[in-house]
Amino acid sequence: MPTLTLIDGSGFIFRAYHALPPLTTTRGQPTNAVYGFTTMLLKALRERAPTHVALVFDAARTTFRHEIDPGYKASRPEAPDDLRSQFPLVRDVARALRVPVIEEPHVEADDVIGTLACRAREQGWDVVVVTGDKDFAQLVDGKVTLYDPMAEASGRGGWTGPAEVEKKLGIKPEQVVDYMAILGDKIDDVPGIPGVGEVTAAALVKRFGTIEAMLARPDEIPQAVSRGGEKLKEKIVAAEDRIRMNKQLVALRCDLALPFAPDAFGRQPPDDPKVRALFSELEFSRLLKDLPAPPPTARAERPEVLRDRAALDAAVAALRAAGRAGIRPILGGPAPRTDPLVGVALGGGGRAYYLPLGHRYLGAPAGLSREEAREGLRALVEAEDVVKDAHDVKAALHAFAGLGLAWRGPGLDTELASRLLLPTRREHALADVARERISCELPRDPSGGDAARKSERTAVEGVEVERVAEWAAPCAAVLPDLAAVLERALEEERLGVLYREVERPLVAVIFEMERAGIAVDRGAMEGMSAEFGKAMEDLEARIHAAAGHPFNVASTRELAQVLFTELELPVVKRLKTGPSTDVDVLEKLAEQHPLPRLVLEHRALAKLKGTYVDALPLLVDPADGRIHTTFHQAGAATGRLSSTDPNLQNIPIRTELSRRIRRAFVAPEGRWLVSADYSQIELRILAHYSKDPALVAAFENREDVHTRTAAETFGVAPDAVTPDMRRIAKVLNFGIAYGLSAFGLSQRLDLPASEAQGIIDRYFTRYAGVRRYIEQAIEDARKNGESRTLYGRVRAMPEIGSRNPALRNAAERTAINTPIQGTAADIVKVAMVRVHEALARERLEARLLLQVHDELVLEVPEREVEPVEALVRREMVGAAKLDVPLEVELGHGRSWAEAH
DNA sequence: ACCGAATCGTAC
DNA sequence: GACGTACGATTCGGTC
Repeated sequence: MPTLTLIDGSGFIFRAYHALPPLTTTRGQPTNAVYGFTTMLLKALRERAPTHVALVFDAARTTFRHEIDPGYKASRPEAPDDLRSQFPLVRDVARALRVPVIEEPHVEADDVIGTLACRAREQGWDVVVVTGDKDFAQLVDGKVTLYDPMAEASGRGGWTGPAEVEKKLGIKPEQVVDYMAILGDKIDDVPGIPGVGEVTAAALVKRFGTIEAMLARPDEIPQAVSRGGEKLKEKIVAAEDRIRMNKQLVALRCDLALPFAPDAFGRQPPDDPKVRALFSELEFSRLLKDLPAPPPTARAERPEVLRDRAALDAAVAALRAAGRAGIRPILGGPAPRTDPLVGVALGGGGRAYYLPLGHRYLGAPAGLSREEAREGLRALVEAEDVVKDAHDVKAALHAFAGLGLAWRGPGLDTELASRLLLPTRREHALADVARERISCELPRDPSGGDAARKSERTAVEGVEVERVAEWAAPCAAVLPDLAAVLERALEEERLGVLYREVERPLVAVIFEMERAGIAVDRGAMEGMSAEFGKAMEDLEARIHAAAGHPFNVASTRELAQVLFTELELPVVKRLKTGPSTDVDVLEKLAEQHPLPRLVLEHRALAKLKGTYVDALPLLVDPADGRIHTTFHQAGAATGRLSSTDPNLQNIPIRTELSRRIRRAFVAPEGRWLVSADYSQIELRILAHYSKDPALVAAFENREDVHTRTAAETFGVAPDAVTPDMRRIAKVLNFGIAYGLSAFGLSQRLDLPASEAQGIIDRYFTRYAGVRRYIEQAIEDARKNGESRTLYGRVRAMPEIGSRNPALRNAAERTAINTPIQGTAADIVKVAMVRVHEALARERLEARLLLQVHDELVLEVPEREVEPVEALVRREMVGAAKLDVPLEVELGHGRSWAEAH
């Protein structure tokens, strides 16, 4: 006969939370409740090895019991934040252990358990109810027993059968409901009768059997007890209605119409890799130790070194036959686009190969020529019919492009997948991902150090070829297994569509952009460098004169010494290590002394010279005179790209001086730069999410959104909006989506805090939909422990339930911003893929060069400027269908500055 | 010489 | 503590 274990999940979460001292991970996530819950769950699953199991959570806010008695559970406080933040983690644990979870709306978990227990019992099953709540004693009989792992752990007996009920309560299980109707239940706000305790209640139930019998023959009440019987009779008669009501409240329902039966809950083995990953994330080191040992990995016994064409062809044939291969290019340095491909690791299906490629390994005999390697690898790398997995497909595209091969075909980018799953984590080295997802310990990098952890791309020249093979080949060999696990994880996290439809197609687009690079006018840069340097020298001399002595203007400490100690200017803002000298501070001090203004000018020049003018020419590729940035496709936690070496997403634009730098980004002869940027994309997304009528109307009517906001906020007609009002509205519009506070607004606008508060209040009165969006975004994040974008991109929000107000507030602002910024990132990514595809489809030579969050920059042959602008507008506008239209501003010019 | 924290400043 | 997401330069104090 099957056995069914029913677990009172909510009950255990609360008990664990209150029973255990505060516990947190090193990152500050509270874990005491989820830890206690997990130990309980593991114990319960071990105890009887049930054939069926279900974990039942309370999902209902109000139930029929509240209709009977509004006071029912009325005094139960809301769960504190540091408990609530653990709810999603508990679900993660259940998911990883593959324990079915039931959360039925409108009914209490207790009744779900009652109903399932009764049904299973009717079918002749044995049932164990895992709970610490004595209410469930009413279910106990020969088939149904209660089990409390926490009681057992503390030495008290954990099992409750009919005999234990009688022993503990002095009554039979079938009398428990009537007993509790008289006794009441403090925890659930079911009132008892004053002066009536366990002994009296048990005596009454023993004599009468039921409350109905007792209330029918009240005169017999005094005979049931030894003393004070008349008083008791009066009290009971007076409380008759209450007692009858109590019986309805405490009786568990066994007759719910549930959309499932006990046999829906067949036990499944835990998802061990997932459990391991989750426990290590939660830092459950003790529980980790008790987990079954990880299965032997797919590590091939001895990697085969491919030393000739025949061996390579045989390996490729074997992998083609296996249908799925892992490929790991081994590079001579950290830059996939330019550093030479020095070897290729291949593997899958228990095989592992290493192909050394024409470089100097220690003692290596001459291997294949690059041409032989290219021709041999073509049947794998360019094959559309072989699934090929790689950790960082874009790097593989660069690496094989350098060899003359175009990577094609299906397969998972395990790094990209891992980043989508854990977008706030910065490092996703293959060794770490493999360890977490498939418990596979990859060999260490042959260079000896932990370079593999850091970049996984390390110089292997001078190392014996066998040692490189021993390290590299297993990395390729695990990829298909890792990919399969990650594909499942993507589906489970509902990220499959985002990955397949947006992120994976984008890899090739970004690869092309990086390969294309952008032309820069080096002469202009060098000219600026000299000019700015001269101006800085000049300013420096004047600053030293104003200070009365020379000092390092670039050193904030020395500057602070001059400003606040020597010149005795007032300290405006303090930092951890001393007074601040940032731009706001210096602006204020400039009112009192000439020196701060000079420092501001010096800093502006130093910034431009140091960060851009001098740095950019160093990154020009001598091969083509162009700068090739690296885009990180999942560089930001919100899904935005980031750009490094150099960062081309923060090239200055605001001041006249800084625009000169954009003028040095140019198109070669016969070509133009086209810039296309989404107009107000984040505000449009806010309009879409919030459905706020005023915000939606502003975009539908193509109004100036800042003017409209000013008119609404200050209660004037749009044509009565002053420049000052519009300026404030602009700050509001930009700040709202970031969780702007009155303090922030007052700082930004240099207004009294009370005035800023008034403005914010008026804004939210006029834009009530926006306020609702903000509240909803926070509430959703709290409930789910995560935020999602319109396309389902997810970001965990562990600190949203923190007790630390600073952490919690910061998390709430993130919860407001992430869906907006992230949805904008999604849309721009879709647009990039569409533009790229449309250009190819229409056989245009124009190519994408840059993405700057809401802007795309293309290089376009002169004759294509018009059609490309039309194409880009069409594809960007059509990238998403929101409740408000998307608009795109276009421009072209010989330089990036002109294109704007 | 190298590393990391702190501060500052650029973009969207 | 106060407006989200990045990257990077410089200084400065620590280590080797």
